[in-house]
This record gives sequence, C-alpha cells and structure tokens, in this order.
Amino acid sequence: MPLNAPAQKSACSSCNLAELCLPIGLSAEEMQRLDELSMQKRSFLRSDYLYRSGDKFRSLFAISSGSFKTQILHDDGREQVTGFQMAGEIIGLDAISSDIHACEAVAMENSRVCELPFNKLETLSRDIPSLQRHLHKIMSREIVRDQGIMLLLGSMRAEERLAAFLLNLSQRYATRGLSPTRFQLCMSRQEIGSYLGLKLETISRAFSHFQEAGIIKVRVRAIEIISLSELKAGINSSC
Amino acid sequence: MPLNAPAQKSACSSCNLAELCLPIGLSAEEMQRLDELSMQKRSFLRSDYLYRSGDKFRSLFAISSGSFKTQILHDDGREQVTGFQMAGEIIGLDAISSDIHACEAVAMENSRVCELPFNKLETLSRDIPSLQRHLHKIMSREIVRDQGIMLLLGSMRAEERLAAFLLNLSQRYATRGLSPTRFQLCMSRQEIGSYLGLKLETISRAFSHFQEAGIIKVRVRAIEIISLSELKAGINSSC
DNA sequence: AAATTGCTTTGATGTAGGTCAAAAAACATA
DNA sequence: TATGTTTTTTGACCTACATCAAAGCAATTT
Repeated sequence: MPLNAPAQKSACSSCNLAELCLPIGLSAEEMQRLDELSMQKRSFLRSDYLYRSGDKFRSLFAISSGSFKTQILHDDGREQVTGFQMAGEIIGLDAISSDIHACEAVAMENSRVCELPFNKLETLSRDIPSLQRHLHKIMSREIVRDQGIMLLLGSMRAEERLAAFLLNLSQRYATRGLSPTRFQLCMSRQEIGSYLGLKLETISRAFSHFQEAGIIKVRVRAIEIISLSELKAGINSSC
Repeated sequence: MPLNAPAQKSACSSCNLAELCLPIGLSAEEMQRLDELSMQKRSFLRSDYLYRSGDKFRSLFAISSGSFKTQILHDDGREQVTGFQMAGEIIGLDAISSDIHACEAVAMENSRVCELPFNKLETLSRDIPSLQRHLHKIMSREIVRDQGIMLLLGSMRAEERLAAFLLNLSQRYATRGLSPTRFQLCMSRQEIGSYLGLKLETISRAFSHFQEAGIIKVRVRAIEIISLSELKAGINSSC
C-alpha cells in the first residue's frame, strides 16, 4: 500500500465512468445502494503496486482514472504481462477462486481506483439482480478476452499480433471518447512484447515495418493510425 | 441437438461427482433445491456438438461423464482448441457476457452432461450464498486457467508446453480417482497442437523425445508417465 | 552542458519450430 | 484377410522470430 494513497469517499452515482463500469443498468436508487459499499478511492503513482501476487483477496478494484498492467510471475523469474487495464475496467477477478491474488497489478501512470469489498458486493448482488447479472457478465467478458489472447498467442504471427493489439487499444480509447487514431502508449516495447509473447526487438521492427508501409506513424510512444482498415486487413492476411 | 440425446431427470444429490462439481459446499437441503432446477441429463456421441458458436445462450453445462473440447473459429478458417473438459467441469461460461456462445463444444467421446438453465441458477444463487460464492469461484477459476495458458503460449518452448499439458491431465485424472501416470489420451496430436499453439509434427517429436529420455512411454494415445518429477523439471529447465 | 540512465532502433547471425513429403501404424469396413 | 482411411512418425529443409551487439535518442541529474 503506497504511502501516498489518501483514501476518500467516492460515489458511483456521480462518476462519469458509470456508463462503462460496474453500475451499468442500475437504477438511481440501486446505484445509491452501491455507493453505500463505502468504496474508497485511492491514488497510485506510476509503478506503485495495487496488489501483489500472494496478497489476500478482499476487494475488486474499479479503475477510476489512469491505467494498470497485470502480470504473472513465473517461478524461474520470467514474468508475463496478462493485460493492460484502463479507466472503467474491473481488476482482481482472478483472485476470487482461491482468495489469494494470482497475479500482480502495477500502475502504468498516476491512477485512481475504487475499492469494491467483495463480500459486500456479493451481498448486494443478491439483492439487486441487475447487479448480479452485470457482475457475471464482467467475469464472463474477462474469460472471452483471455480466450481471444490465447487465439492470438497460439495462431497469429508477430505483425498480426501487434495489429490486433493496436486495434484493441484504438477501440477502447474510442469507447472512452478519445481519439481512436492518435494516442500515447503508456507501456514500453518490452511490456508489449511480454503481453504478445514476443521480444521487444520484434515489436520495434513491426512498428517500423507498419510505418514504412504507411499504415501508422510512430514516434517512440506516440502513435497515429493512418489506415485502420489496412491494420484490420493485416490481422487476417496470412502474408 | 443430436437425435440420440434422450433427456432424463438427474439429481445432484445422488451424483458421484458432487464433490467436484457445482454442489461443492452445499448442505443436503440446498442440494435438493439445486435438483429442482429440473436439470436434464443428455447423452452425446463422439463428435456431437453440445453447442455451436453463435448459438443463443441459455444454460451452462456440467459434464457428467466423458469429455469435451471447446474451440474458437477464426474468420479465416483457422480454428483453435481453447480447452479440454472432463467430468465434473462446467462449460459455457464464455457465453454469459454476450448471451451468445463465443466458441463451440464438441464431445471427444460418448458423454453425458447436465443442463443448468442459467436464469434459474442465478435466481437460486441469490437465495443460497454458498452457491453464489461457488459460482463465482468457478468463473474465477476459468480466468486463472486461461491466464495460465496465456503464460504457456507466450513464454514456454514446445517441450515445456507438452510437459505442462501432460502434468495438467495427470493431476485432473488423479482428482477423479484415476491413475495419474497411466491414461489414454482422447485427443489427436493435431488437437493437442492446436491447444498448445504448435503443429502436430512438433507434438509427435516432443512425445518421441520424452520417450527416448525415458520420462514417459507412449504408444500412440496410451501414455505412461515414468517420472513425474522429470516431467515437472522439464517445465522450468530453459534447455 | 556534460554525464548518467533507460528506452528504442537497427543490423548480423542463430535456432526452434514450421513446412513438405513419404513411410509406417492404427483403425475401420467389407 | 484384404482394403481403404486416418493418424502418427520421421526425415530434410526452410523461415520467422530470437539472440547478440552496437549505436541512437530522450529524459533526468549534476
């Protein structure tokens, strides 16, 4: 728990992310009851840990602003990024199964999160069917996402993977009202590579190649997608 | 829905898989209420579909006997196996998020499943906290499993992947009271390869190599693990 | 402004696993 | 027992990506 994490009361009912986040589909009255979970908003600086592998599980976390990466640590020191999460997304779902966090979550930039004590969330979702259903959907969506990555890792070549990654980011930025074609990466080549099962040099070369082909413009971490359609085409092309 | 799938009433309370399956941790009385979901047991022949990609989602399925594979179909014809499921395991969780099945489930051998209508399951789990908790754990476990496969696909070499796969099977057979060291594979080299992100020839060579090294005995689909510890060691060895 | 530090890019070379092809088993059907 | 079909094994060769190495940049500190 970083020192610089002042807790403060927060309210879903007045959060501008409510459309994306846990309260989807709740009535005003139900949303107030969600507020009563007495969720706290905490701040994190870049590279602070939200939780570590092995930590006791108590809460899920809704990212309020900023972004996190989750990663698994292998016994032998290898580590692999399992996801990059942004505002409105819920993390910590993997810990429900064993009451212990199986991976760790690290802030990629200065960020804020709402803590959602899981016991209280379960109790409340017994009372509010639409919350129950939504919680199930969130968990199921994570399963679908993970299976998409399995497909990517198991059957796509390097440039297809990077294209899929960029399109996924693009789509998520769009959902948040940001530009789908111009954005700043908050992760290094190394982290992208870890996520995509590739080495950082391969990521760098793929970026350069996309740029030479006129599909994107890259200046280090600043990305501009020039042709979304060519990027999409790149995912299916077997060459 | 195959023609040869006579539906018949089944009861968790008298099922010998209850220890592994959905009813874990329920009292006798609670288990009876689960029986009232009026779940039906259906039979499937090898290569019958339990559900197909795109089907409307209505139910989860508990495998009562036999085994299934789940696979995603890529747009371009590529398909990838996302898992092999055996008795006591629950499938269909990926469909909750969108109410449409995202992948398809195919029987690997003659099998039986209990159908669990999801609406009823949700209703019941609002009444029975331990069922609610267990359902959450099952979903979370699937997330952890998928992330384990991401790690495997993203950072292990061919023989490490196959070793991990065999150990996983071994462990699951053991849980079911079967031999952890002698078993019959119910999937082809091709299917194993698809699951592990490798080609069938690579799987075949890895089997042969393990056999030459005296770690296992293979006769086509009959496997005997001679040294579980060497197999385990193989996962971490970088060579 | 110089120095330190941590990314990123690019090139040269190596290799694990893919691809192609053919033979050998296993299995199924008659 | 013969016969066709599918799966598995094995070999020879190829390629996409990894590895190794060096240089270029950007950000931070002194």
